[in-house]
Amino acid sequence: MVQVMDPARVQTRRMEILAAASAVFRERGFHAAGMREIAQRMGVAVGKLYYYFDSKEALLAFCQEDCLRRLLDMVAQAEQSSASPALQLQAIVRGHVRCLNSEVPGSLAHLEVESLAPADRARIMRLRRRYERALQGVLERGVAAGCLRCADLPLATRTLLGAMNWTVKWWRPDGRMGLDALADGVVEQMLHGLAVSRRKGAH
Amino acid sequence: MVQVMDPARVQTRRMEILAAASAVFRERGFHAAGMREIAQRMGVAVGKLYYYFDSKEALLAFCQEDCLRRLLDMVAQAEQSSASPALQLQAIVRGHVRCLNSEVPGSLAHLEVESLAPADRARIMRLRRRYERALQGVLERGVAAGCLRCADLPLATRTLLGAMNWTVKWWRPDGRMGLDALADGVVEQMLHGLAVSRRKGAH
DNA sequence: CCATCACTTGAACCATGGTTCAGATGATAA
DNA sequence: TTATCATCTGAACCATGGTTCAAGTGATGG
Repeated sequence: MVQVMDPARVQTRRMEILAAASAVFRERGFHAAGMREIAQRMGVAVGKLYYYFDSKEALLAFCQEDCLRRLLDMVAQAEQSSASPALQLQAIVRGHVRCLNSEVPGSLAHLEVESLAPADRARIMRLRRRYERALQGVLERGVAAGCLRCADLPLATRTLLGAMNWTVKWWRPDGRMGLDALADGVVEQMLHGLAVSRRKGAH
Repeated sequence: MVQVMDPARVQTRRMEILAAASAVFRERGFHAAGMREIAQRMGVAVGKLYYYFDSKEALLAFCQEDCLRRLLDMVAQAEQSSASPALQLQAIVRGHVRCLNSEVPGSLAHLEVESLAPADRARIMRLRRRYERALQGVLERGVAAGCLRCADLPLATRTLLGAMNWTVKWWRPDGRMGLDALADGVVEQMLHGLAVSRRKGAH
């Protein structure tokens, strides 16, 4: 062994590739993105990508996994804070839209699950469910604490997820509002709703 | 002219193709869907698809356009009813999730805009914006009428759109809830929110 | 009948783009 | 200096799948 197979160095290379891939995936969409284009963006040859990843699908899987772990870390951190559930929710929504929309590697990960190889899909879906459950747990504790209410917890979770995930389809960095303002607006709407009248069955 | 080029017949054929294409697009996603598979689903040859459509992209464009026109009709109908804005909103959400999730042709249209040919994209985007504006108009009139409130109209519209569009990612016909129940749940949450406490700046 | 033409067929064509691999590079230990 | 091995290169390979088109079918008007 003349040269070390430094795992840290490998990890670094993988993250660099991830960053470029993530950017191209975001701009072109997964299918339209080409391996050549990702390589070109980094100023390297295509072969390098295949030295660190088995396939394009593996690259996508790594991309999604990284993002989901980031999200899970974020929600865990929010959970263990002493803030009220409503404030925890705000922190989570901020973290979520930032994670999906910022330039950092791993964004856009949620979408495009269909394109994953079956082998990876199971693992990703498990992480995804874990994140959704965590999110639902925050709502649930809010209800238990008496400061939130909702008739259908899973539905509420998915509605929230939809609102957050959809932002990647329209939000642009050069738009009129920043990510935090966006997140705060979503939270405000989600918490207090659009109706002026008192809610009907407020038992 | 020995045989008539019956426009109605042509339209029928196009709609039949649309139905099959829409189904396959939904199951596999646009890129993974193959023209051969669409043809096979109908029990015809691939060539037939190209007799009625210029390309796969044109097929997608037709698919999206059909769905958007359906949505626009639906929202127009809701608008000219004498129901309260809140009830109009309910009707629209019901119509929207039904349109996106039911088996009828044209569903799943909103997503995959990236895959459109530039020529079609402009037309589709125009329809899309028109629909979003119509939706926003309903909210706006609700605010004007004093039964709705919202700090950021465009943001509210997009949040709602996100919640509705996201349903195609998780709702399944064999699940526990029907489409109308789903829609009603979304409306309830959107109108009255998740918070128990009085809203803060309720001027 | 026959000619015409809308409509349909499906095998063949071909561009795209993911993937491979034989060879170059260069750092390190001996 | 030299051998070795991780790392990287990029041209070539090849499967996939959108697209074409020459030929078939059958209804219709003459």
